Amino acid sequence: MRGVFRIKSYSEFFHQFLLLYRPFENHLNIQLAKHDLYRAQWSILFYLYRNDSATLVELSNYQSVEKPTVTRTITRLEELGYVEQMPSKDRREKKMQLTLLGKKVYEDVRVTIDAFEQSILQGISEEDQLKAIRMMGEIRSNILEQGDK
Amino acid sequence: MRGVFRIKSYSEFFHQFLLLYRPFENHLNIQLAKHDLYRAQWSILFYLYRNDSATLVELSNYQSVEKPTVTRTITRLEELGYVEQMPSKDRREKKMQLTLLGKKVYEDVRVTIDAFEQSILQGISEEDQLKAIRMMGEIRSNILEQGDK
DNA sequence: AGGTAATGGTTATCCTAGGTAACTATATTA
DNA sequence: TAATATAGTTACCTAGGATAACCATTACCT
Repeated sequence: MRGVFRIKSYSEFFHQFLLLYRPFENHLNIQLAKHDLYRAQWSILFYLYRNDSATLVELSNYQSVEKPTVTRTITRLEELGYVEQMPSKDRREKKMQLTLLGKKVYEDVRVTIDAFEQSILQGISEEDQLKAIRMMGEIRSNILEQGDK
Repeated sequence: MRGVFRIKSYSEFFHQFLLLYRPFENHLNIQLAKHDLYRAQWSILFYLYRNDSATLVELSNYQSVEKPTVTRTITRLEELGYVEQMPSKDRREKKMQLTLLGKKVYEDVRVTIDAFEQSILQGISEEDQLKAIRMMGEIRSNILEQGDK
């Protein structure tokens, strides 16, 4: 008897994961819409704010997204005046950084997003949050390793 | 000094969450492609296998997706012969269930997905998995409550 | 009971954000 | 120096979301 009717935790894990993703993305986009931004754009602002600069390939690898997708999002952010190209030795690559405006906007939006994220983490202890952060990082590594590329 | 340069755990939490989503979805779709399925279809098979039957509105609420999206996916699954309508008192609603073929396919795919999910959860204890499952459920509730609907 | 509300579903049309294939320009390497 | 690898772009396609407007049926309210 034992085990037969128990729901397997690994399958339940990803079930919950998918079930959380959509409402999270929906509500994140509602917050971002207040600043005329979308998730894909926000992710890049986030990365550039933290890392100061990045090439398109770097962004592509980091976000597990193909280069043309990055090109498009970066083009849009350039049009908005939030990012700009900086000089680089290697003339093939396009090294991007936030403009002053881009930094300002990021910090602005950050306030909105902080409030949102804090509110929906109500009732989850910081210890648990840190544990989950570590887990998600590990799983990501597992996936990236096994898929080779 | 303290706190000023520390990365806030709530913002890191969702950063990792987004960073995990894309590679997970990519690799999930690779597994599903072996059976000519997509994530959206798989999610519905999953729900119907577990709950025996569901109306389109039920699926729509459950997955936090609008009705037309569900209509489209269900139509495709009907064409594939994996789901069928069952009689219902309320003649407005379309109550769906898995066909025999649908059940068979689900169980087949389940084997593939089990292996995949287990492999990428390497190194995460079952206790931690259960903790994360609980957390994700809570966050989801928080989001759904605050957004009213 | 009859008129109005609400609910379940569909159709048409749009958009985000991803993908592939094929290409150019520049660097690297054999 | 020729061949190869890398960074990025362009053109085009797709999954899977969204909205708006609609029809059919049911529930509700005087």
